Amino acid sequence: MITIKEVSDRAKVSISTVSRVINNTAPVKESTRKRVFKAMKDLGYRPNSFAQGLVTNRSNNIGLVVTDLLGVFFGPLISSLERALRESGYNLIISVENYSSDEIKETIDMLAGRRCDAIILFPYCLTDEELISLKEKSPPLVLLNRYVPELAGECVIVDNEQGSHLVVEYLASIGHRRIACISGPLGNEEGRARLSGYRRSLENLGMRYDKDLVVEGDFTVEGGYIATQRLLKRSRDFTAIFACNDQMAAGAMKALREAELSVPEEISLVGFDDVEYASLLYPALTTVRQPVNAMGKRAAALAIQSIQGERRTQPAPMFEPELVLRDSVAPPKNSSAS
Amino acid sequence: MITIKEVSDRAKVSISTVSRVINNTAPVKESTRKRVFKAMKDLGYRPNSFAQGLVTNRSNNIGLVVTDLLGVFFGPLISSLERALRESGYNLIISVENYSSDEIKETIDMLAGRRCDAIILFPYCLTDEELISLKEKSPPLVLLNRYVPELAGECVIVDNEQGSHLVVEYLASIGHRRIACISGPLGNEEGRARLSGYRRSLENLGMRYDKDLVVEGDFTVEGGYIATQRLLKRSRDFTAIFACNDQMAAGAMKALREAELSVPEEISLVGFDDVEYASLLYPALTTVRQPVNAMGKRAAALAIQSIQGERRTQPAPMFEPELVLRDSVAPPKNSSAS
DNA sequence: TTTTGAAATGAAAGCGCTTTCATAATATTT
DNA sequence: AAATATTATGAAAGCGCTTTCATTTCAAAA
Repeated sequence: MITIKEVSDRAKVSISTVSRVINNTAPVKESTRKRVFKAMKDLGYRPNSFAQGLVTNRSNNIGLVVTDLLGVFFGPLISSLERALRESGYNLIISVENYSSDEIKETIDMLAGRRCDAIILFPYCLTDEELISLKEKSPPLVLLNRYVPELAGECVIVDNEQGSHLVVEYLASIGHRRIACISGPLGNEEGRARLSGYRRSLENLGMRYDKDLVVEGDFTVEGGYIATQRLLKRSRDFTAIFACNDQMAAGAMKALREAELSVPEEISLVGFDDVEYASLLYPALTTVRQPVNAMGKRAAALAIQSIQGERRTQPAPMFEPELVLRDSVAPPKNSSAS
Repeated sequence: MITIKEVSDRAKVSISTVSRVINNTAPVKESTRKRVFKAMKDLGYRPNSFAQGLVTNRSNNIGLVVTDLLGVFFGPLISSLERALRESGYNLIISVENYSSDEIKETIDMLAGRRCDAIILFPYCLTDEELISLKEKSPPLVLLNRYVPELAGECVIVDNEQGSHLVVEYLASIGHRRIACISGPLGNEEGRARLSGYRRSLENLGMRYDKDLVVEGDFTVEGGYIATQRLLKRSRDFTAIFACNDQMAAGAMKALREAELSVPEEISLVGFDDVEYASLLYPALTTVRQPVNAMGKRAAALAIQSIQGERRTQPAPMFEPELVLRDSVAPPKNSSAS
């Protein structure tokens, strides 16, 4: 391995000077700078990041802790996150399959031991308190898809309530009055927000919130399937189902098909997330899209900012979701748009 | 940050001894070992990985270089890979969006600079020669989904030809005689292997290989859609389509629907990969499943082996794919099983 | 020309660890 | 009990870099 010493020898300067041209940390005469660059190139020199880290105490690594990679939503997010980080000279260390709060803590501890400069976290199953206390002993933390008031400046979230508004208002606008909802798990912030958006939107529009039309799901395909069956058993007087994520919508689609209810003619169906395959379902799923790219970039930016010690004064605004119209929604039968 | 010195002070031993108990690298009296452990725990000590790396020249990081995360196939693979690595004390540094061979090389160079102990690569667009020459100057390399004879010991692949055999034999067994194929890009090893499996299998069964029944696709949904339209324009006397991955199968499904050809009644359709949403398509897609978990584990094992300097004497066997029967295949009309 | 200050460079310390090498403590053999 | 082998420990070097501090070089001012 080529060391700075060999470069300095070849360029006939001291290692200090080489270091200075690498880091651009003090003025160096143009002619020597060139000699040094040439020597580095000739030798194929790469600074030893261990040595650098040892003295600077910075690794240029950022950790990412997620539950799983299966929710297809993660793929694009991680892509844009990693790209943004790389452009700023950071690397992404990823840890998957952190299902319990203990696992998450252990992983964070390990990443901290590896001297990650910051950690980006999908805090699926940690309480607010745990997160706040975590912040003490961990590198700077960025939270994805989770809002904690005390950590507002470090949260990257989409306006889930607003997403539900979009759905309900759209359905109402084309005449739906009885809109069922398969919510996410209510132990989960995202699940709660989407449900409460549904509820408030309904009330805004002067429609009654009927808890017989709501079933708690678990964000899985299977969960959506079962929830739909339960819904159908209870009553059939709804004309649309709002599933709080696309996976559950896919499950709902299957259940509806088995019940021989056609989508969208008899029942309209809307999802949430705009997962990769939303457009491949049949009928193609109308859903709510999150600005995943922008969110990845923001997460990267927040992480880098906090590494540089910038305290955020005000929380960043939430991202706005967007309704994507496809083929799974139609006006209800026996009704005209209002 | 707690250093080894503070631990050694608290435990009343030298730093050498602390180092020895950390790394278990020489016998230490049981009583002192306990004292040291206690001191470490009391202080919440974490060895500084920079310092360790500086002297051992090992980072315990393994790099992963992929093209994109969109092909849903990657999610589960990365999950199992990361888990296996973590269990052995390694971390995964991931780099996405390496579309060109230059980007890949640059990324590998960077990971090497970061002193990754090994690199796992989906070498989408590198030639065999490039890969071989890469091997010289890079950390140990493991190739995923790519077979290079000279690097046979470091390749983790599924038997793509065999996957195609499975498909063709199954279709033939229920009576199909005219089986169209939407191949992957032929510039790509995977694409070629799957096509050649199709061809050889046809010939084995005494069925003619008809190039009018073959269209080159590009592994995308859109590509599958277009390919199917071309196929339909050419002739309609085939009774089944074998799409060489699930994304193209999804595109084919759409094109068939638009052409008002029902799947599987009029045309049977088979994919390849068993992507997360294969079962969510309508009809649920019959496809070939790769043992993704096992492949992730093997990649991890190979990487670790090569870090430890074990030269593999014989190439690991290919993984066997498996046919997953769902609803997109039926016997052809006007024909009975042979 | 001499003086002065800024710019350019080098010497050396130190980051926190592992690892020889030397020494001290203990166990085993004679 | 003395001699020897074995085990347990410590001192110190060194990994490759950044960074302070001191020194040299050079250009501008006197």
